[in-house]
Amino acid sequence: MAMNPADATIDADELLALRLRALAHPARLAILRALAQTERCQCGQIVRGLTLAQSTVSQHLKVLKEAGLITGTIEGPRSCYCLDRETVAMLADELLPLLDLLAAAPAQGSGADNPDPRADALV
Amino acid sequence: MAMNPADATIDADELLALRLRALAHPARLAILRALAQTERCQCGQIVRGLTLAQSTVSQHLKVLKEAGLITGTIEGPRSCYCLDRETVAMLADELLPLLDLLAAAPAQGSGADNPDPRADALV
DNA sequence: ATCGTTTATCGTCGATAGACGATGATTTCA
DNA sequence: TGAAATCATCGTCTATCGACGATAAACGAT
Repeated sequence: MAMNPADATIDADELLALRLRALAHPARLAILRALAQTERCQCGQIVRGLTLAQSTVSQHLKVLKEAGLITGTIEGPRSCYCLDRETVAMLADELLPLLDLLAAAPAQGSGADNPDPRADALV
Repeated sequence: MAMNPADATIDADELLALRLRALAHPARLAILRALAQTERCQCGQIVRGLTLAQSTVSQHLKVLKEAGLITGTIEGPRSCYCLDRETVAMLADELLPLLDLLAAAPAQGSGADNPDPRADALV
């Protein structure tokens, strides 16, 4: 999955950001939810379900596909899109620990009163 | 949290997309991780930890603040930023069911061979 | 009162996102 | 073979992002 050359020099955070960015649009959220229900979905069905032009929907599908969240196969004159549930699960596995880390109390020793917390841990 | 007037006409997906978009940048991920460690962090520490101009970091902080993910308070000549762990937790609570839904097998009855799946469930 | 420090904001620039219509490619059906 | 349907891609337009330097604002220290 995701073997196009542009990914060669992508670090983990860039890939995560790419996928989050793919999620970060109401139309794409709607598309993903629709795919979650029907498993296989033709482009036209998605277009009819949204109030967007066909070309716009096609571009959203392309973004989702480039992020690896969906797969698209051509079937005759139409295209069949499917969720890539494996990639979604991988994203979840990456995202949940991160959100846990962010929501949890900070590690001991770097309390609020520390006048000199190391900021070098950033990069 | 997030009471600025622009939010008045925002639906749930737009708010979710706004927050995902705030997450979807490597620099902002790094900032959030740093804040997770130290709880209270001055802007200057974050700037020194990244290889970005101070003004750029300030803009990233603004994006995170507008998404409600962090809070910023002025303390004398400097600013103290904190994670809004409550909002992060709320985001996680919204995101996890969504990712579960996307990663899980589709609901029965809308199988692959159904020639006429309803697509109206989209909007 | 002035200077230095720290941070936010402004203005600018190039790049990208998001929308659309038009066009093209491909396949099915008559 | 020709016509219709379906979808991807192209070109265009506007708006926003992401980066920077320069500047302004706020405060502490001298």
